Amino acid sequence: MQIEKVYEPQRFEPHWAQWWINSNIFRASPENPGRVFSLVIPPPNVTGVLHIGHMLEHTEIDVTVRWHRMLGDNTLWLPGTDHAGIATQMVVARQLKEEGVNYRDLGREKFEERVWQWKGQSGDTIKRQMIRLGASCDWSRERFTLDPGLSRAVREVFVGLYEKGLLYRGEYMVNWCPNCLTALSDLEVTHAETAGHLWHIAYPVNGMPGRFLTVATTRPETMLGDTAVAINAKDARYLDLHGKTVQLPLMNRELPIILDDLADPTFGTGVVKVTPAHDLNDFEAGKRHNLPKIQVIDDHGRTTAAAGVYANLDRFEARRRVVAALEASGALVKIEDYKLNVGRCDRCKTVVEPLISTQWFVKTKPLAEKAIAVVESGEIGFVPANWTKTYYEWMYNIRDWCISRQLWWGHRIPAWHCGECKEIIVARETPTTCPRCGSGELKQDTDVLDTWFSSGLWPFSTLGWPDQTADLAKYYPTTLLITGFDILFFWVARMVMMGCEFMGEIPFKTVYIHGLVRDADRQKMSKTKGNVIDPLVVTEKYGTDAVRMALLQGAAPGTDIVLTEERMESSRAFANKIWNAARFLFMNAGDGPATPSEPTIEDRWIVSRLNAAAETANRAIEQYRYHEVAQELWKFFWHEFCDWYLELKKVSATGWGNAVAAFETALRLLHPAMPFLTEELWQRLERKPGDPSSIALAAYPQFNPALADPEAEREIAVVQEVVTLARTLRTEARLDPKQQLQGVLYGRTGAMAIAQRHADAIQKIARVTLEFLSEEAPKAAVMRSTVDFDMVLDIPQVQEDPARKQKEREQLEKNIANSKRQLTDEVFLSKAPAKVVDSIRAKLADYEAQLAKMA
RNA sequence: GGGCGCGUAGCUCAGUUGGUUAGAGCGCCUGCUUCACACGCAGGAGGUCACAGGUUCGAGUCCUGUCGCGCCCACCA
Repeated sequence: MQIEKVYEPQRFEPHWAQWWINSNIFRASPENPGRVFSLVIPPPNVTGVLHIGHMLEHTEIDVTVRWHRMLGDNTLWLPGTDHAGIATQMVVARQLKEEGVNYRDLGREKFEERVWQWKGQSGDTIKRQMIRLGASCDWSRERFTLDPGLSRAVREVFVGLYEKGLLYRGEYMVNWCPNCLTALSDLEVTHAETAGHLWHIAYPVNGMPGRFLTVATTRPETMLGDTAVAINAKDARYLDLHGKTVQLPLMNRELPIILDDLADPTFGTGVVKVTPAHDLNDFEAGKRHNLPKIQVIDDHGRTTAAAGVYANLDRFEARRRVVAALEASGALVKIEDYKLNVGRCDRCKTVVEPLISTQWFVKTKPLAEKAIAVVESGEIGFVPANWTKTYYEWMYNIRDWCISRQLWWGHRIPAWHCGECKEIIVARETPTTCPRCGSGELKQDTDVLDTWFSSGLWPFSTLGWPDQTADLAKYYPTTLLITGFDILFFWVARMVMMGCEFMGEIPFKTVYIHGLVRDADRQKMSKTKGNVIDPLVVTEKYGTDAVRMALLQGAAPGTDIVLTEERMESSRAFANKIWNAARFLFMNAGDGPATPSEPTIEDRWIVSRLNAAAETANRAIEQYRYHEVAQELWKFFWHEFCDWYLELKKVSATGWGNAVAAFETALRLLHPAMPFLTEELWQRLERKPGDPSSIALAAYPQFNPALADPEAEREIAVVQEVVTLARTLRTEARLDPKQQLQGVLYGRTGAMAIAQRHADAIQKIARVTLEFLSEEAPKAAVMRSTVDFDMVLDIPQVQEDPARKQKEREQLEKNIANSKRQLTDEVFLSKAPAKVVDSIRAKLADYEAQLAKMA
């Protein structure tokens, strides 16, 4: 059979990618036999293309999924995408802006049309990319969070929560993005320590000339909306002022002095200005003391009419003016440098403004209780386990979830407002009349839901819920979730809460949390840094299998993945190695099915090694130890199959059918990690009748105790030592001809002992060495012949090197002394396991034998 | 303020319940191309496992502390 000399993945990867899809071999069916293995994809945002982090995630998923499929499990990997409300809306709004169109002018309907258009393209790109990267999903079950079916699930859950009293609408302080013009959940705000100031402002106490209360604030502009100042009831410094009032500088408003724990006597001046409309703590304090709320900053981040002469300014400009005015009036007592945490919008990085507004909230405590219980009971497990703690940490301190967004792209909130009686109707179906007053003047709430509300339902909404479908019955709960830690709270936690509440059952049994892909300098990849690795680019350059392998090698649980060009290059070399092993076999085996013959010792050995590799690979995949999978496959294929088995086969030059059979097994072992290459080569093999059409459906090699062959393992271990010795002899002899040869022969007494049991081999060593020393044989021939057992010569007599021999003897004596000391140590003997003691005994015997031989 | 993690060869990292001689890839040095593969073969150098204590017959692995680095959560103005 002909096979090209160079491995060119680009020539066959696209073909198999498409073939797998066309032949429907990843199509799942609830009717299929086998244990269930189901997994839903963390739906990528439709905002753009897949990055290398997705490829890592999809590679880990794909390895696991393909493995399960090959085990004969009823396997489903359900793909899909997320509408990603705010992110997508921003992308499309930006596009429109480039066209000179303000999206608000376009109107809601037109804008939505535009986003759907974008979604169509982007979603296709993502699907194409995934197919090209070999993801073995069932595309017939592809879902999108805004699909009609999923939207029905969203309504059902929204109404369900409402009916259970777990949903409420109200006027509260929320995080507001003045740029995105929407409320945000706590999770969508990122806090960062920022250099700022603490301004000390003196508020004169009314009726006590000369007496001031000095407040300290990081946001002086909010003073325009102050409605009180607070002191602590335990703070003796100011207690006499309780009941008095102060005069608010600049605004000339009289403010009460209240007693509240809001004021920490140890911080700043111990006096706090209270601005209930612009600070969460102050908002709470305002409720406790019934303070008026004066909004001085609007939803665009500009000062309102209530700010008096400071009205209609950007909030930061307002700050400058207020500070200047305070300074001019002498009210500004002190400015301290101060580090404070500033919250910014996750999406646009604008400083978030706490604002009072009417929003919808999910009451999370009752949901969290269940979500905690299922992890505590072990129904859901995290891998690595330490994420459990992070999960608890968040769940225990959970706060109500603001789910309404003032956006256009998303699930419209299923609530209607009656124009007559102001009744709010929450319903599954669009109502026609108000149930309270009978009016037909109903308008649907204009807000949409937080995108994570719908993705929280993903594990069951994608399977057909609220209908009781066969898929739902078969594949829920899903078996495994593989995702990143960055969405543990956003998504994983919400799925657990929603699944437990609406399915009455966990959404998945295991959550595997993978790391972050970093560049060669361990840096996070980001567009602004320009260090992103584009999966399509590197895939084209090195081959998909090679990139997958490179990712897997770094994917140790709990660690980040460093991906470098070097790693991908060496993985490509590995793929090429496999390719050429195939080429070698095909050249020798000829066409036709691999007919087995009486196994030689190396045949027995490789079967035994394959068996051991299968044991390790299966266990490693089962435990999500992807780096170990990669390492084992690498070690087995390169350093056992190629370096020893094929080399030995060259010597014996028979039984090629056995070699091809072993290779076929090796391909199956490699397939989950390197699907394209293995499919290509497997298809080129002449297979047994009855084999499936694709290697993806073939059986994954399993450990079989009957295949372990200790005798062959021992035998080949000896051969390996002997050959290694022969190689050493050649090398060292070259460096310093006769002397080195002596040194090696006497220095490696252990290897010599083994070699004596293989006289043929050692004689061959001698022959090769002598040939070299006499320079009778061509150099190349000497170097190339590694295990040429058919030549028999006498073992040469060589002279000893006294100095070296002495050194060796001393080392041996030291080793013997150490071993003896341990073996007479009663504590050691009583506590150390037998295998440790035995290995020391064996070693001692070996040392002593060597010493005796030297004498 | 709370939580999690990391510090092992020149570089990037493995090292699952403690077990005797700590590994891989890349890089480096030496030698080798008709005969599967230079995307290759063989050999080699290179580590007081951050530091200090402790537990143990035995510690890279467990405990305590120190130093350095990273990440997450948090309504101290």
